[in-house]
Amino acid sequence: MSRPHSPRQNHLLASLPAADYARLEPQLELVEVPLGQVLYESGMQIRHVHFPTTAIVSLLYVMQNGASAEIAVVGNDGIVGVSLFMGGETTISRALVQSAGHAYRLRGKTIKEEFCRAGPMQHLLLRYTQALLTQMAQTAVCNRHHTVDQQLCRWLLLSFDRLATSELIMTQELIANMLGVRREGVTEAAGNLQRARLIEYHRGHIKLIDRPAMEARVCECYGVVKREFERLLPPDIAK
Amino acid sequence: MSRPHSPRQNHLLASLPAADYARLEPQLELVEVPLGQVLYESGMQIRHVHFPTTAIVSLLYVMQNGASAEIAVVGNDGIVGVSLFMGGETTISRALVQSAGHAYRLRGKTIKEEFCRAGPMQHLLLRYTQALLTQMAQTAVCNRHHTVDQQLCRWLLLSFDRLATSELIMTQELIANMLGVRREGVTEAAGNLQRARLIEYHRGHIKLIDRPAMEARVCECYGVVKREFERLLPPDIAK
DNA sequence: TCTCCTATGTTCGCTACCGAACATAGATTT
DNA sequence: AAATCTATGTTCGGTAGCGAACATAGGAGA
Repeated sequence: MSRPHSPRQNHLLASLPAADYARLEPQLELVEVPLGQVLYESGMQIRHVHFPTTAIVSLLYVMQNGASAEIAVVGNDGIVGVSLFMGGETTISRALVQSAGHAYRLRGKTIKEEFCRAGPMQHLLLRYTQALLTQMAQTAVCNRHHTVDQQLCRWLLLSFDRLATSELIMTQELIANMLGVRREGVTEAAGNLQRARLIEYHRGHIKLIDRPAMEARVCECYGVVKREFERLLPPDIAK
Repeated sequence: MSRPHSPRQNHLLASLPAADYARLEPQLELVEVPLGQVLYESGMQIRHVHFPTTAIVSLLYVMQNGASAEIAVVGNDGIVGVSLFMGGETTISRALVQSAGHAYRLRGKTIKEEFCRAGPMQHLLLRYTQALLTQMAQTAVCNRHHTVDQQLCRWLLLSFDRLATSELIMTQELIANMLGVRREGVTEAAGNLQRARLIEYHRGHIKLIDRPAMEARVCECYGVVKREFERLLPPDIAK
C-alpha cells in the first residue's frame, strides 16, 4: 500500500537535473517527524535543512507573552531552514511539525557547499526563498484584513494542498495557535464550514469534503500565493 | 549645508570592499524620487534595483478591493527590488516612495551579473534578503496581535531610523494606507502620542520629540527587527 | 478678500473578536 | 464500570476597530 520513500517526492529535489541530484542523493537522510516536533527553535543555530516529503512544517513566531502566529507553511513543495544558505544561520521563527510524516535532511555544511556551486540548486533555492517572501507578505495582509472564517479556509487549503490524503490530523486548539486567534474562534469558524458541508471534523480529524466550495469561499490570499508558487517554481524549472 | 550625494550613504554599498565598490560605482545612477513615486508595480517586470540614500520606500501590498498594507520598509539600510537577483523578476508588492529623497539605481542586468560573481555583494544581498524576511514575518505578527497605537509607534520609529532629520513629511491618511487601517484610527492614535508629548504633528509634518518614551511604548516587534538587522548586517559585514 | 481644497477632529451605531467561565461528550486509563 | 482527560460547544460582557457622516481649520490660489 505505502509507496517507498523517495527524496524525489519533494518538488525541489524532483526539479534537480540528474547530475545535481546524483551528487546530493548520498547525503540525503530520511527522517520521520512526529506531530509537534520542533525542527529548529527561534534564535538557535540550525544544523540541517529539511526537505519534507509527506510532512508539513509550520514556521511559527512566538511572542514574549506566549501568543503565536504562523508566518508560512512548508510541505513537499519546499525546504525548511533557508537561513542556512541565506547566510544568517538562524531565524526568529520556530519550525514546528504540523502534520506528521517524513522529510529528508541535509547537513548545513552540505547545503551551503551545494549552494555555493551556483548551479541549478542555487537557482532553485533562491526562487523558493522568493516564494516564501510572497507567502509571508500575504500572511501579513491576510492577518490585517480578513476574518477568522476566511483565514481558516486559507489555512485548510494550504494544508490539504500539501497532503496526499483528504484527512488532516489537527485539533482546533492547534489551528488557533497557528492562526494566532482564540480556540473558540476556530470552533465557530469550523462549525460554519461543517454546517455548510465543506469539511467534516471529529476530535482532531479534519476531512475535506467540498474543495470547489472551499476555494469559492477562501479569500484572495490563497490564490495569490498559489499562483506565485507556480510561477516561481514550475515543475521543470531547473531542467 | 547639504552634503554631496554619495552611494556610500547607503549602508549596503558602504559595506562593500573597495575593489567591489569600484567596479559598481560607474554603473550607479543617482535619481531623485518624489513622495508617492512608484518604483515598481505589482506583477510588472522590474528594471532597476534602487539603493536609497535619503529616500524611504514602502513595500505595499494592494488588494483587489483597494485596501492595502505595508509589508516592509526600505531606507538607506537596504535595497529595493530583491526579486531581480532572487530570480523572480517581479513581486506581488508595489514599491512606493514614502519619504522623498535620493537613491542610486543599477540596471537589472548589472545587479544580476554582480550577484553571479558570488563575491561580497552576493553575500550582502542574501543577508539583506533574510533581514527582509524577518521584517515581513514581524509585520505579519504585529498585524495579528498589536493595537493601532502600538503599530503607529513601530511605524514611526522605523521611519525615523531611516531619516537624517527628526521631521517626517507624511499625512495621517497615508500612514493609514501603510498600516492598513482607517484614517480615523491613525488620527486617534497620533492624538494620543501628541498629548503624551512623544511627537508633534501639523498638517503633514510629524516631528519626533521624545524617542526614549517612544521606544518604551512600542511593541516588541520594533526591537526584534532592529536587532536582527544589526545581527545580519553589521557595519563591517563584507570587509 | 473670498473660495476651495486638504488635513485633521469627532461622533454614532455596528461587528468581530477577546477573555473568561462553564458544559458536554468521546476517548483513554484504571 | 468508574474516573480522568481531551476536544469541542456555548454563553456573556467588554473592547478595538470599522463604515459613514459631518465639522473645522490651515493653506493655496483666484
